[in-house]
Amino acid sequence: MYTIGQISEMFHLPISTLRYYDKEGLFPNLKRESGIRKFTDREVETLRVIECLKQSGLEIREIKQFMQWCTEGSRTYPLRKALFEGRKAAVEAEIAELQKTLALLTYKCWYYDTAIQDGNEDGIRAMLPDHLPKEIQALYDRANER
Amino acid sequence: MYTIGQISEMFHLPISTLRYYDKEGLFPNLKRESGIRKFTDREVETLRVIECLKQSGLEIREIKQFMQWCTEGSRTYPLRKALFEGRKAAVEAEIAELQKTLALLTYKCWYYDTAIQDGNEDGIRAMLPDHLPKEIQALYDRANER
DNA sequence: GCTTGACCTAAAGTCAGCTTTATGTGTTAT
DNA sequence: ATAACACATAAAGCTGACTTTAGGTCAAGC
Repeated sequence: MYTIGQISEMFHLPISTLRYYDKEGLFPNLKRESGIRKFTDREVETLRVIECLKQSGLEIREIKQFMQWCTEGSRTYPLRKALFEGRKAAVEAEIAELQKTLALLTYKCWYYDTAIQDGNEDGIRAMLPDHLPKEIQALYDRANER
Repeated sequence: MYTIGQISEMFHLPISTLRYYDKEGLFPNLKRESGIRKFTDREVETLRVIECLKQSGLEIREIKQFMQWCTEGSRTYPLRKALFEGRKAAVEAEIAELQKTLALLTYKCWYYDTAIQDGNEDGIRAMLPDHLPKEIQALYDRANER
């Protein structure tokens, strides 16, 4: 069993955030002893899932909904599974987006590297939009894909 | 040359957002003809960079700062390069985080798949925390890494 | 016995990033 | 000429996710 302070350190989350999560109903099983929250390994696990779902782009009220389902037994298994499938697809899409972002960032790093060496952007501009060095061209095209 | 409406369609961004970006100084070269904004290919390119930097986690005011640097000639090349290097590192870190999130999501998909088949979570609980099927164990461990 | 520190609540405040509202201008179609 | 459109502004409003504030309880150490 853990106090809110211990959980705060464990997850590097402010105490106020944990209380806010509790207020929002994200810990449906959280018990108290004379008013004081008692976190168990179950809440530690819950918090891991909260962080995961948050990172996946889910809103607090949707996470609450999921936690609610978890208290409703086996008939909500399909709902819960569908939620995770959906989040999985969303995160895969997000990663794909970020790879494209990364291509443009990498291109821009080369761009300014070159500009610093040349003292200006003229040489690069002369190569745009499709006579860049092979590797760089690939990044540039990938970033401007749609 | 494009009107704000054309740019809005091109980027699937509301007109209000484009006006907001302009108000925030994100288009330092944007010209007007009798009050009406005239977007050129330069602004199209700027908008691509805005979207990229936004996806990388940069705030509007930092993007504005970057756009300011772009108007200040070659002496800001090093600043601009450092910005992109930093954003590149941030996006790489973000992708790594999302891969971990993805591992937990994939694990949870298996979890509910199994729970649906079994009609309960007992079988899975008996395997936790380190007697899961090999592939699944790898996902689980990866997700709970720190 | 009194201060310190960790816990508690309810309610108000903050912040970024838009979005909406209210109002107005200028060109094009009927 | 009048309605419909696409543009414009300034200012207020919205949303989600916290965070801060103001006030209180309770156990432990000096």
